[in-house]
Amino acid sequence: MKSKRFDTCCAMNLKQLAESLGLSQTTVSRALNGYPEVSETTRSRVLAAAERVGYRPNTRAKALATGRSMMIGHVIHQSDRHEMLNPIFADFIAGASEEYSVHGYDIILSIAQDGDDERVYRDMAAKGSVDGLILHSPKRDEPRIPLLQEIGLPFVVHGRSSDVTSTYSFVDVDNRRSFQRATDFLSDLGHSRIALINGLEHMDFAHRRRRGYISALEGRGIRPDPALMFSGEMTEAHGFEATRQLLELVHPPTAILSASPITAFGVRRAAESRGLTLGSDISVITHDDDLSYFRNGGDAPIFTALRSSVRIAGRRAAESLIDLIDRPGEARQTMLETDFLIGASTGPAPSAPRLRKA
Amino acid sequence: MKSKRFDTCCAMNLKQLAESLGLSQTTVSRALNGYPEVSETTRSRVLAAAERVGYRPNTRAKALATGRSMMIGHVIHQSDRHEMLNPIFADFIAGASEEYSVHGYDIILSIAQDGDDERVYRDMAAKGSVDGLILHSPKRDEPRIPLLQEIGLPFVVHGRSSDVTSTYSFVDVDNRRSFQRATDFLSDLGHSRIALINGLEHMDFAHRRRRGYISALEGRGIRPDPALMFSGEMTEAHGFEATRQLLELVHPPTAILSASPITAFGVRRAAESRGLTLGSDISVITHDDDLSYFRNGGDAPIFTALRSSVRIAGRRAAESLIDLIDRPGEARQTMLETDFLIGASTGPAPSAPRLRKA
DNA sequence: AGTTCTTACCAAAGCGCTTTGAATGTTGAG
DNA sequence: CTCAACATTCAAAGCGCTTTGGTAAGAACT
Repeated sequence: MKSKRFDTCCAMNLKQLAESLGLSQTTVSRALNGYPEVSETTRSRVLAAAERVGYRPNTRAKALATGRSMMIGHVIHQSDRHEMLNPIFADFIAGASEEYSVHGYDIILSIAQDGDDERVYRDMAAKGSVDGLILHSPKRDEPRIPLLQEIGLPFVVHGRSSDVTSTYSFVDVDNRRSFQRATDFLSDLGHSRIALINGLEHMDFAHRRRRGYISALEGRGIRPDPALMFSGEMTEAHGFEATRQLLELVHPPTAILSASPITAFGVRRAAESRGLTLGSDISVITHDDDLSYFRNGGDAPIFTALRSSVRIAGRRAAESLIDLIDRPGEARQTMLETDFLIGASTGPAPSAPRLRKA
Repeated sequence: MKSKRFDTCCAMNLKQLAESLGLSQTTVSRALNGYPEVSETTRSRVLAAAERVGYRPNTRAKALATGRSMMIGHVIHQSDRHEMLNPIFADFIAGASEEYSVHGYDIILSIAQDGDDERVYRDMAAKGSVDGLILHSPKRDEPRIPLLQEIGLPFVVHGRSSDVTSTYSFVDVDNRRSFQRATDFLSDLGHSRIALINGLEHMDFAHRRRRGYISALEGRGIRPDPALMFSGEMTEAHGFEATRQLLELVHPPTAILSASPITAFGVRRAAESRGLTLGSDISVITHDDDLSYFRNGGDAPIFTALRSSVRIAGRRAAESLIDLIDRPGEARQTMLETDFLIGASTGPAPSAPRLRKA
């Protein structure tokens, strides 16, 4: 079997291109890659010919020769097929990809099943399939961080990991401050019973949000009430169910902090099904990752929201990673600001909470 | 610069492994790849040693030598940064990935900007970076299909393209029949003014759904009313706005068909803000891709829905593609069934539509 | 005893590229 | 006119793997 399964020669290769020009491979390669030791006349001849025949160097060969794969790995974890697949991911990738493409990188996507984690990362390193990677959805104590440091592959974390003490590169939003601010805002409006419908709190971002919420309450001398704190997957159903339970309390909250716009839709549904109006009977603030397919209204936001674009986070993470690959060294750490958008879903605390109207 | 930017030798390579065993590269390679011309004793020695040192063949080298990259390309298109990034994608990929990993394939993800399409595909082919690819979100007349056929790269379409006459591989849901069935179901319940809040109709799936809707109406002798047909991005806001307009009609619909659960949430919000109850005052059926992060209720679905798991579609597409790469030949075409789940959002047409209650 | 088959291994070529080190022709200084 | 310096170009080695086309040793058959 002299010719491989496929004739690999469908597209012209360097050797053929060189022959067709009566030049050596060396010269053609140098001309294409912008090395100085090529005369300008030859270079333009080469470039023209390459353009004409649509020559693209074979990535695998190039990667093998240079030792760089020009690939970035994105590993997304999936505990089991019933747990939600992070919807954040699509937007993050879109942002990162803009940056990658400028620098000639491509994305390798890998879905790790539970327990598979370590193997996936070690394999990527050993097989040399990526030059660096992005670590998504860090937990409070994220074992993948020391793992990657040991392996020695450049990486940037989207988020942080509170219980990891070593220094690493990350791009994160100041979730703590953001939720503290939102809680303060509600307090200033006279709310004192403020509920939190959080994401899963083993995730670092959710843990930080809760800390922000609690420290704001404590700053006002309010004792956090466990009955007002929920934690779960950020689904519409979870927002609905938590709110339903909250509204059945003897002392229901007058304000709710929601971790995601999807959850917030559930909150609204529960509130409205009780005949409550958002912004007057009950106030709602949500975190909003500014997902492209789930916009919080148009120009006038439906929800008062802490907005931080995941897409921009993706781009910044990509920048840091590429920089880290090119110039290894100290960690690149980026904190992103959240915008605080005042929408129609918040207002002063009602003097006499109007509940169980229905 | 004799040693490349990075010492590539962090992980052991075949040569070193062979030396350490006192064997030739050939034998070790054969032992690892399960060729018969190796004695069982040697093979087990080799496997043990490989396991011990954590040997993983370098993908790039292997790809170069075999002519197969063991990569599948997923190109997702993005017209501009304001258009929504397909949320379907995450689930589809999760399904496909399960199949890929069994066969040793990895995913290369590429986001094509507008106008960039052709270049992205041609580049992938010329650079030899993938063995095949999945075509997402086909339009009614999808130019990428003839393009890929011309390029000669194996591909499977997720969906179909009505205006393309050539034969190609695909995995699709019978959208037409599905929406026809839903419309018939509503008719049987006595509804005659049935609205459609569809996706963007240059997308093939949306176009097919509309055809199903229309042919059901015509089968009942009902003339389709343009005032009852909406088309747009499948956002919550679109569902809300369309429903708001529908409910202001002189002859408002008594039932609504929605293209996505996200849209359906908007429909519900608009209906409920008018004081209408789903299932009694107005019926709603939605298509549901069974996205993991957006479940339609738990055991008892909120919406009556046409459910078809995108994740399963992903897996089937992956199967077809791998099969197509291994044994090129006639097209692999798969039609998936939708489940029709009866939820609480549908009921008999109200005899005297109860509208403008508020 | 010689011949053929098998079995178990190996050296070397090749995948398409980059990069080293050397060779050629051209120019300028001595 | 010679020699060094420079500008261009090239042949060949090497990246880590697979695969071809062997060889050597023993078993099996004449």
